[in-house]
Amino acid sequence: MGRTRGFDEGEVLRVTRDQFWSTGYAAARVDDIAAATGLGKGSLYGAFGDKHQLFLRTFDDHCAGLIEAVLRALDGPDAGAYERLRAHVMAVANATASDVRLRGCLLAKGTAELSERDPAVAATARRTFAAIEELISSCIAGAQRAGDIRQDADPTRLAGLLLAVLRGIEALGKGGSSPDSLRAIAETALALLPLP
Amino acid sequence: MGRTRGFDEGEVLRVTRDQFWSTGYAAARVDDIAAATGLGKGSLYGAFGDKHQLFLRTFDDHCAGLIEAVLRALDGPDAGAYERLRAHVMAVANATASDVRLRGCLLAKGTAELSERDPAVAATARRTFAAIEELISSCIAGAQRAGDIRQDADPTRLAGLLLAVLRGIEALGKGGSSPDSLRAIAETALALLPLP
DNA sequence: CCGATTCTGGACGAGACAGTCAAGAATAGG
DNA sequence: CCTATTCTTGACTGTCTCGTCCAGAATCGG
Repeated sequence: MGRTRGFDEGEVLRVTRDQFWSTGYAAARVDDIAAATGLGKGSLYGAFGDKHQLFLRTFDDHCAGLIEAVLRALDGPDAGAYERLRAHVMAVANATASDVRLRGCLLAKGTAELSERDPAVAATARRTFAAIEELISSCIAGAQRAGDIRQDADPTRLAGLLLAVLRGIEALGKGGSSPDSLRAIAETALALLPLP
Repeated sequence: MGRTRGFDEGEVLRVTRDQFWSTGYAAARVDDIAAATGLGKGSLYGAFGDKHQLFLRTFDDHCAGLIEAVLRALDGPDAGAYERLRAHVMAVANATASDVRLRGCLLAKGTAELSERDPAVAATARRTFAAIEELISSCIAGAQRAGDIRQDADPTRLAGLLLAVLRGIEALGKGGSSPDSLRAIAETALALLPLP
């Protein structure tokens, strides 16, 4: 019943996300998004609604992907938990350091630009931060069970701190801090974790 | 020789900064800035150049003010250095937590929105981060001389970590994290500093 | 007091942008 | 094959916004 979609929704959303990612929300032009996706504006508006809804959609998808990525990095048996945590923290530092374009993370960029004015963005950001913190916390608890982190430390508090450090590395990276100093921050944070 | 300025440049820049601060660069309208400052657009353009130059001017001034504020908070004799550091970190957490409007810090907001595209913004951000890190480092060194922090710790690395934590608190605050959790992060970071 | 100079205010123009719409293309069901 | 329905395209519209411009006001040196 009717003509079928001529585009892949996921692919369009990925391209759209890259547009918002590189220019921010306000500076992104719907015409550019249409050109980048190869769609006419009518198709975009028909499928996703207006610019704001389109952004929310890409933002939500991106945040969900972030959470999944952290899950893949940190989930697993207690035995390797400490090492996975360590590897993940260093990976974030290295990724931020090698992001030559200073593009940073869409979560940080979108939150900085819109969370004050847009409750939906703030809510998604909050949920995402909470989910990542929870994953870190679980990983720390696993490391504690494996005897790699001191038992009497509070995993929730440590996770909160590590999340803040990760977000801070991200923020400093956008300011152009040197790769070495970003790595040093990650290493210092890990070195301060209370070992048994 | 000629008519004298009818406005105070500093006051106009403060009002202008608040406009950029609450909406971001791209979404701020020159007409709104003119209305908020009470100036005609001719005066604005005559005195400061275009929107971009105006932003750069407010951004630079704001960053200089930030550095001064940190200096006032941390500078002093070795004796109270540790306590000043502690107080400053908690003050940032509390300020972020009580920023109900989620407006966050203009340095973070401006950097997130523009540093990728605008080398001048990136350079100012980089200088500002470096200056604050240096102030923290000096304060830590003072605390070490006073015997409040272990001598064998590297003040530069600790300063980098603390700066990242502060920026991270700022980022999480914009995501709507609870005041308590922000304070907990600050406390946890301070608790992990290597005491003698 | 006068003329040169600088500041002021707001109307104006050019361009950019979000969102709409209508005409045509493709498809599923009958 | 036919028709109802959905999708696609891109030209179009109305609005918004940056930056300019100019006529007039204020000021200073002479």
